[in-house]
Amino acid sequence: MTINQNTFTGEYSYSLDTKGRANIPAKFRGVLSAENEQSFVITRGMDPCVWVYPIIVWQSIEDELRKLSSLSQVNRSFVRSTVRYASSVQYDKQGRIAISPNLIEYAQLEKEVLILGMVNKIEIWNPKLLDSVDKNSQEIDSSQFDELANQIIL
Amino acid sequence: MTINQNTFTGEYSYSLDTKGRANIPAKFRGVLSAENEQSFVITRGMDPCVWVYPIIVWQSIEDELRKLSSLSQVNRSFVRSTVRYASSVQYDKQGRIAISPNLIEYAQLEKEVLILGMVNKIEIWNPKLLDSVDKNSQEIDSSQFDELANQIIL
DNA sequence: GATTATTACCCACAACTACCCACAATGTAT
DNA sequence: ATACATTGTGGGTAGTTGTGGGTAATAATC
Repeated sequence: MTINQNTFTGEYSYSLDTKGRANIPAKFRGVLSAENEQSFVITRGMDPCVWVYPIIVWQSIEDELRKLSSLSQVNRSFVRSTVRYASSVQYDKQGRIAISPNLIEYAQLEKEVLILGMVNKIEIWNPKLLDSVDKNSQEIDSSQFDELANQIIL
Repeated sequence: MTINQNTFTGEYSYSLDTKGRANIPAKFRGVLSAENEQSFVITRGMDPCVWVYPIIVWQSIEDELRKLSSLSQVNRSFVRSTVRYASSVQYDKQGRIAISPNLIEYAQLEKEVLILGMVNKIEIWNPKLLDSVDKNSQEIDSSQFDELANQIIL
């Protein structure tokens, strides 16, 4: 199947084991291009969740960051906050990645986690948090939300 | 080629087997262009039904989503809701696709299902639900049709 | 340097999925 | 009317996937 590479969709209800490992859904591993060498960059999400990027995709983000001028205070702290918690991981023979205690705490992950495809990246959530956060942001900006839907959904 | 490719019309009353598989009508498979490689993307519809897109069509939606910056909260929430329940499936040698329990529950599908051509996508319905939802649309008043008239010519 | 903690690598297994074969019903051609 | 191909439906099997845990290598601490 020649689906878009490095593109993730769908929701998976998986579990975090006692060692803090989470499985990457087989479908996600399948579309990860070979040049990534089974590796991702994981970091804090802007929402209370963990973001998981294919390294290739992450590198292009780094390139963008490089272009931002360090003259601006906002730019400096933005660069700092995006890069600060990022580290690369390779999944093991069973297809799992280890999530650092730091990130587990930030996303308040417990045994049951929700893994979401987000097109160019993957999100790992505590299901309870996702419910409240997502419902909230849809309601606050419902007009912008509808506008996007009109433009994009076929 | 006599008919537009990737264009679906007509209605079919098929059945969901015990494994949650539904047949894609032969006519639909016939007009699915080769580049799709017998694959669709299935997801939640806006109505309580399942939407089935040819992969090619879905990819154009993905491409639009990819352009949205994750710095904006509405964007994140929109991408999440659009992609969350979407997954790609290839039909088997008998022409069937597997529908996930998640989607079956959402569309309240039972053994007997209605498969509808919807021009650029396919809908799968519980016949009972379609009746009640469509009854409401019969009551669309003429002003709403006037608005539509600006967008489409029949 | 010895001991403990942490990480990476490997094996095991149950549950699930994809793949294949079979068959009846329907449609088509001879 | 008969033979043949196609289509929709059911089910069995082998391989894959998610999950738990064990062991060796590495790092950290005293």
